[in-house]
Amino acid sequence: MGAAAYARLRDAGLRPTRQRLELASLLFDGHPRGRHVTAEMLFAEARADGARVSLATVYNTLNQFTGAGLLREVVVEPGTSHFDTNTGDHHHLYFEDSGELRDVDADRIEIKGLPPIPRGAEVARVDVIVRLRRK
Amino acid sequence: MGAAAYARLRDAGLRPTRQRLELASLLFDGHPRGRHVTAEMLFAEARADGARVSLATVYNTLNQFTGAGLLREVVVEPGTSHFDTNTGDHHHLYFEDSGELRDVDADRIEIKGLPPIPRGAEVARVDVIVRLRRK
DNA sequence: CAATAGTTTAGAATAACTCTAAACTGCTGC
DNA sequence: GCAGCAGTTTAGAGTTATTCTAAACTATTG
Ligand SMILES: [Mn+2]
Ligand SMILES: [Mn+2]
Ligand SMILES: [Zn+2]
Ligand SMILES: [Zn+2]
Repeated sequence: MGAAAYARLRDAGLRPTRQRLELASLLFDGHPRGRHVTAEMLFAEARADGARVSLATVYNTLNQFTGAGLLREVVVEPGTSHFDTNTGDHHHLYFEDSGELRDVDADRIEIKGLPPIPRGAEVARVDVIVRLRRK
Repeated sequence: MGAAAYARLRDAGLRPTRQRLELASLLFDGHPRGRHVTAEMLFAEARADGARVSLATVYNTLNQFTGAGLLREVVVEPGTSHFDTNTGDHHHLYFEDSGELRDVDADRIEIKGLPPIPRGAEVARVDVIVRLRRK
């Protein structure tokens, strides 16, 4: 069950501890389409799953995974970070009412007319967020 | 000096108090190109200007101005909201190192390939954020 | 299996706000 | 002009998301 998680941590150079394995498993196993979670969401899920993990470790782990390129952080609202298991180039639909994030593949999208990048700077990433509300 | 600020508050249906006039003045007067401020930034600026305002009022005022359409809120990093005096349709360049936000006019930009809007939802706004780092 | 570097964790600390309730002030009407 | 009141301000307490601390634990290596 945790074989994929184990390999993932190894490849990322992260020591495969019980907590990291559990969290990686929850995040990645059986979720081919990618997930978007907050620290609290993942913490609740881990607890519900019977895992013994602290909230501090969930935060630490999410940040470490992000640093290692296993996750990416998406900021759509003040006050809470969302972590995204889809690290490929993509954008988001954000449902303001429910807080749901849905992926939009980047190569279906074309952005024209972006200004020239200032000298000495480079593009780290381009985020497109389509904010939706109930009609 | 505060005539423009006075009219602006009046038109927005906000009672022109000393604090609101001062903050509106700092935000809008002599800044035709628009500004991006955090609550702490505006608070410091007001204090430096000799204004007697509390931080709570700065927050209240920024939220009220936003509600009234005089400002808009931009979220680029977890933990802090930026308020934007440019309420027109536009996007942003975000310098990750310095935290600076720079406007990108929306009608210079064209976004193609956005997915269909789900039934029952409507687009509240589309945010494009080009994140830049030092090369 | 010992040694140790890396990890986890409870609880304290911080940062960015928001709330409360009391004091104050911009309008309105007289 | 001023009373009266709704709307506003504010100090300080409270909240929430997140990070820090430093002590206890564990994966890895020899
Ligand atoms: Mn972070
Ligand atoms: Mn707000
Ligand atoms: Zn995503
Ligand atoms: Zn702007």
